[in-house]
Amino acid sequence: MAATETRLLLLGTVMLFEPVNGYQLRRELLSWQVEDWAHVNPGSIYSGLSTLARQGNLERHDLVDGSREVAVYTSTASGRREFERLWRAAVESVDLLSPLPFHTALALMPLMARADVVQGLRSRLARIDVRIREQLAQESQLETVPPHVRAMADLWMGLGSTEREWLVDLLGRVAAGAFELRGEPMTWQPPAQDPGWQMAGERQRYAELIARHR
Amino acid sequence: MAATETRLLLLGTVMLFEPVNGYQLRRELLSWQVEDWAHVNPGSIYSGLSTLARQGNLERHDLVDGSREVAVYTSTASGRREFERLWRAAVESVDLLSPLPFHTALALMPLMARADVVQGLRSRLARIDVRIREQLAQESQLETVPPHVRAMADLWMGLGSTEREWLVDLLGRVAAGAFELRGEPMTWQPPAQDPGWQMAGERQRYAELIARHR
DNA sequence: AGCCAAGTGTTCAACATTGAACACCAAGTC
DNA sequence: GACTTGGTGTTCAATGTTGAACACTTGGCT
Repeated sequence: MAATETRLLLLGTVMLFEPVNGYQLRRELLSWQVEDWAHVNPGSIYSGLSTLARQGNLERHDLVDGSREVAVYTSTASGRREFERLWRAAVESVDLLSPLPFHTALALMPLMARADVVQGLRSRLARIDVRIREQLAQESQLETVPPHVRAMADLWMGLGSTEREWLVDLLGRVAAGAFELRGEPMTWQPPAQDPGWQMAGERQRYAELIARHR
Repeated sequence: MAATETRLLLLGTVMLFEPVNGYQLRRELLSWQVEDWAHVNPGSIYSGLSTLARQGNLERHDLVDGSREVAVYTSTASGRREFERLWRAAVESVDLLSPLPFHTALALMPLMARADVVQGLRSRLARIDVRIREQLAQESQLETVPPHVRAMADLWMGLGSTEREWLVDLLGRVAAGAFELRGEPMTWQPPAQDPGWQMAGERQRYAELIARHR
């Protein structure tokens, strides 16, 4: 959680599925194959959720569901503001060797409004251009560096340009209305075997228990 | 240190400069601009060094240099074996979203013999090809996934091909004898303002103190 | 000589991460 | 009805990370 990407991911995933418990989140994240890239193991989900709750970004409800106690989380108004802040920061973070925050933000793009996404991506593009220019400027003093470091710089340049090209295309499509973002009608539906789909019943029950408890 | 890249980096940097103290390492890593990519802050250098010493991969010498106590580290035989293991693992780790281990291994390439570097890079290439094939195979079932996730997959594909192309080139050059690797005559010299150069005197003194103490 | 600023070298308490292990339930199976 | 198997939901002690702060030295300035 030192890195903000776990905060962002948990906060966003709770917003997608709330009210939701830790195990449901874990199942959903596994099904996205997020375990592959973000490094979420059971422990960090639970400790991350409780940290976010302590900070007032999530609210924890200790419900009794049948004979069983469950810790169910919902987002708070300040948590949703925090999500926007984190999302913006992540989408603008240009670091070739830590691409996780950016990819996490991309995965959670549908939680942001179109104008914010366009603005965030534009800002990222500007930063990438700065990076590329800096890199080109340093090209001249490459004799001061061992040859294998120069090979690394070449790779960075290549990866940078690849991302830039892709980003220009994405930006164009988002600006032209592609994808379904926050506040827009949702037509895309997950396949039936998606656990996020299957847990709809439990989440409904949680919502009722929370409402009754107020 | 959960991630192995800090272990690899510290072990390798000690091998480059031993005998060396924590502050000298920090200075050197800063001058490489390693702070930018690996996330080494003062604390993790010292705790990493002491962990490596506890495990028998480094030896710690508490020297008295002038009026001052200094903790100076040297590598052990088992530490050098551990370095080779970690290096191989890092160079073969294909994970688009955690490229740090690979780039750390690249930076430390001169500590490995040419045959090992060639073998490691070949093995990486094979793994990248597997990844790319898997990705292409999943292309068919892309309707089961929200559209923005497909855009992410496109980026991954692009980054993967960019790295592959670069890797083929690098492999060719290493196989053809480019770069100066372990056990080969060193002709390249760091510029005079490099701290690694400047600390030569202190390291000489440390070496004598250690020798006397045996 | 006294004082400040910058450099050197390290520690440590607060905090986060890890993943194995726990406790429980439901649904078989013999 | 005892007994395993697999899923659900969570905790916790061990370990690692963080970066501010400490303690000391050196060199310059008045």
